Amino acid sequence: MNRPATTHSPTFSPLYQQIRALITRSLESGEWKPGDIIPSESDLAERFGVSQGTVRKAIDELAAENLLVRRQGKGTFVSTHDDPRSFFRFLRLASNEGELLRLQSIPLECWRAKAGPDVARTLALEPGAPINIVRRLMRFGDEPAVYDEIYLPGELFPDLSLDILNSVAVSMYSLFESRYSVRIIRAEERLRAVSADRVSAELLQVAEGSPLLLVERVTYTYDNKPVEWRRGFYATKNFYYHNELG
Amino acid sequence: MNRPATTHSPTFSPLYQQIRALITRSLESGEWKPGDIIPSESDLAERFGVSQGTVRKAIDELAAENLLVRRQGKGTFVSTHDDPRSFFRFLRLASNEGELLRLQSIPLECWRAKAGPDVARTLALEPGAPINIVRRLMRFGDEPAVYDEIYLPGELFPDLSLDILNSVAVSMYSLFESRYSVRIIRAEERLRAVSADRVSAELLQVAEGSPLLLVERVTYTYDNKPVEWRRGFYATKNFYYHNELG
DNA sequence: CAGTGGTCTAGACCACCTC
DNA sequence: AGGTGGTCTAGACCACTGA
Repeated sequence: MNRPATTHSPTFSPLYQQIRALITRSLESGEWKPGDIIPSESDLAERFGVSQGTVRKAIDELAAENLLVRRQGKGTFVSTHDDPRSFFRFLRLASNEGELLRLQSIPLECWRAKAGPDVARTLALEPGAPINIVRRLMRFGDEPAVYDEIYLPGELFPDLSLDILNSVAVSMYSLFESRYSVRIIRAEERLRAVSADRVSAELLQVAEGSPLLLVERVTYTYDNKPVEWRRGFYATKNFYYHNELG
Repeated sequence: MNRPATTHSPTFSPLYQQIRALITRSLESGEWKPGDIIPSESDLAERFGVSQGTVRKAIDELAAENLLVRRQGKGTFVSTHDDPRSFFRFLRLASNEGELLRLQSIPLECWRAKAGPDVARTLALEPGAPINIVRRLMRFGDEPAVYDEIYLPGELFPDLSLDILNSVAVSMYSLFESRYSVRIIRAEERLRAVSADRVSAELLQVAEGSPLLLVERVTYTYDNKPVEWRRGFYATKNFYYHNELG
């Protein structure tokens, strides 16, 4: 292990950050897959030639970013979107009464297209590159709640189809990670209020022109690479978008 | 310093959590005020009779929650809402073009009232308890962006008035902390899309009935005590509400 | 220069889990 | 009993700041 440059170096980076980068690389390369246990802290310390405390600090940061999950007495695991706990991290929807909600994803359409200028820019693709477009409805306890239009790079999801989407019990992101080895890390959202057009009004069973919450999301994998652009129309009569400010 | 109960104790709490609680108490009691520097890690270690590393871990957590701010070479400081960096933590608004925005808060009205059932429940007050109601407009670069209706416990803000609100250069929360010793720690928001009523339409210069983003916020101080209920109507034609999912 | 936070180590011990 | 993460310590040294 290279020691950090030690005196007046303009590129000083602490040891634990270097370890952190090495662990991230192993995650990225698939050496450890979602759900897997990774080597113990002392094993990693030996492997990298540093003390256990230094490895610990690197893992601390990766756990804070939800890339890893620690479980005392058991070990440290690569986090996965199969875990229902990690599911509501990316769906900040709750019902007015705070009830537990039975959630249902209903894929409507899935087809192949070429990236227009907007999609190309957002997903960092060449204009005209192949993309997948998915239309989907989400119901919460038999009530339509969200209508999504989803744009995905064709290269990353070569054989995506309605059948495959229908086979998914849990979230789309767990499909991405298990079938396509695309690990969703983080997302940025832009929220606006808009008027329902004819299509979304019909799907969400509201009057045309009634207010909808538009959630535009860009989702990223490692290295801040965008892998999804999503426009979600939320019917917020009986639901709301929940956020915490700290 | 009491050592943590050590064997099979159901109430086990690590030392650094106890230290953290002690530091929090000193913040709460006003021993160290917003903007103040707190004693150095080694001073605190001596004062509490623990090692410097244990104090460090306690401060780590408080810094992660934005209660404290570390500055290498200088010391550790109590965070304050005067700091413009901490300002956009509680205003997740950005413009479509991503420009820097000149921001202006225009208080419209401020009066004293009695808590109705909704306000009383939200702010954990007795129904009929005195409250302050504030109406306010926010402009971003000469364009109206947000109309706020704000409900505050009368007991905490006894002499709040339009004059006092107008004297504030920065955020209301820095007024709360400097004049009323009420420190805003965190907030929960519920977002919905609604139709503009006559009042908000006029203030925000949009057509009556056009979609607005309604942001309902409950703000908390220490011990999860609610101190503010706010309904913000956001005109999202040229702005959006920004959120990061991690 | 002295003082602060930041990094790194080595070692001891504890809490939790599984076998 | 043995392995894992979690806590705590004591000490050394580094990076950054301001006088």
